[in-house]
Amino acid sequence: MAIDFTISPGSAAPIFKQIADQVRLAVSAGKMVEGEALPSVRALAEKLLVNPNTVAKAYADLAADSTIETQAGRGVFVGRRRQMYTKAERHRRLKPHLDALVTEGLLLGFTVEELTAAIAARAEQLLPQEPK
Amino acid sequence: MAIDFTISPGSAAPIFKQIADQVRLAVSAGKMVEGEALPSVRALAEKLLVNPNTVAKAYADLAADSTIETQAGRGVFVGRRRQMYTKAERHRRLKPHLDALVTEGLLLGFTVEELTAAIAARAEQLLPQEPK
Amino acid sequence: MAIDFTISPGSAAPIFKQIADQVRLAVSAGKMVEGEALPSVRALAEKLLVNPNTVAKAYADLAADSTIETQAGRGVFVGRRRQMYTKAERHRRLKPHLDALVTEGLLLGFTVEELTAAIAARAEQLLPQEPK
Amino acid sequence: MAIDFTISPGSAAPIFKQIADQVRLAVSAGKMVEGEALPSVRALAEKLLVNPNTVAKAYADLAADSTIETQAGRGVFVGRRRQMYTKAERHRRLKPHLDALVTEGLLLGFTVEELTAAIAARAEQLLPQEPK
DNA sequence: GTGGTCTAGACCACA
DNA sequence: GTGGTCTAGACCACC
Repeated sequence: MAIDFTISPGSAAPIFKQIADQVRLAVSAGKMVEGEALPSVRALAEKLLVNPNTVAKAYADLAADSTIETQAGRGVFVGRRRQMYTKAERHRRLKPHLDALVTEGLLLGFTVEELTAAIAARAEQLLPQEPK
Repeated sequence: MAIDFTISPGSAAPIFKQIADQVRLAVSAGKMVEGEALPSVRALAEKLLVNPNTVAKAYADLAADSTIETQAGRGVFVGRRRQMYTKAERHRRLKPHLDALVTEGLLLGFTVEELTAAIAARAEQLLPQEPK
Repeated sequence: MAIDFTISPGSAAPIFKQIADQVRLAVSAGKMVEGEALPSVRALAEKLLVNPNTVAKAYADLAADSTIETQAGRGVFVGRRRQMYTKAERHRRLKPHLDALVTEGLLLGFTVEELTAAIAARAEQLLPQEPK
Repeated sequence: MAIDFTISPGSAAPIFKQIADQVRLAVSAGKMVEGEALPSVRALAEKLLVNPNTVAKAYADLAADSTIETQAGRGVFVGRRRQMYTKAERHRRLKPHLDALVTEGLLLGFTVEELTAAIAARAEQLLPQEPK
């Protein structure tokens, strides 16, 4: 299934990260599977009305953590999902997001229980079919 | 009660935001009350070994949402007004962090249970004494 | 110890990779240690007579695998060396270099013994003081 | 003896080079001898499921260093000349791959013994019967 | 057609 | 001052 890419130019997140995160979301949710093709750099740039370099940067970001694989002259494809990091590294990579959610959540007045419930709810929403 | 400010220069969050959020959290947790004085810009800058401009920016950020009030020549004090967000607004502000944590966590191979446990553990660190 | 950066514009390897690999070589050999500062993007670009974006790309490449850590507004520093990849992933990352060396080596007429000897010799040269 | 060509589209090496190197290795290993015929461009392209232009480029690459000779209208044959490099030249060409493997290997945490063992194992795969 | 590299130059956030 | 982002446009290798 193809992604319906959208960007919000006024957002705090940079455009290339918005694009990359939409791909990560789709892969994480199982909407895109291994080997599936992504739109070409130029095609996506044209659709989103951004510079091709910006899309290329998003794809480079995704290739850096093996979410996708680029084959020069052929295109861009979803990579194989694999456990590539050690346990310590996985926690280290999760921590910034954990910190951001907890500090923002507490500042907004959410309780710990509300936050954990929100996590569980969002995860259920993303993984209704429990992909392996 | 004064805040025991700490910053981590290697963190993803900019230093001025780390400072500002510690004040916001202390105020919303009741550790600091209306009218209480905060350290002066240069005193805090000296303690944290950061540029005074950075502390000034943190205070400006806090003054912008009325968490503190700067009284020229007298100092900086905790303000009266507490911003209240609607339920929808609170969730809208939380969502990007929620999505980032869940998608990144699932891609890293964490289970939903591990994520919720991590949230609870991190929140305990920030709110050790379960304030009301 | 600072690196004496040099680039060869006519080389097959792209400029940003030449820069990044010199840093990797220096870190791998223990010539640069954790926390040590690298030249600023602009300074290095001026020295090498290349576009600052090219140096920035080299630094982004190094930051992607945690060889360095960039702190916006402060500079670029050598990161902590750590075992971040699983055993399978480490082999997967080594394989392209392994394949390139073996195929090129055999095509050039080297024997397997000569290749292994060359590896051992080069490693000795890089690690005379056996850093931990 | 004909070559059993295989390509891996996901590899770092471009496809045309994978094809050319298999021919070079077969010739230098004595599996193919002077005057022996190679498959036609379109036959090989069909077998490997690649674009005929890609095979043509591989053959052009091989013809450029006289590994093969294309006789218009008759076909493609293993050439007479063998390029000989001086000792210095052979080492000069090997060095970049040697450096890449050693620095990357050491950064990934491999020992020198592991690297030499990996070299030997990989070479065995490419040269199973230890040709003279 | 595809992606990859590089330059030039602008603007922004952070310290 | 620092690094980060984005645009515009060029050139190249590969398929």
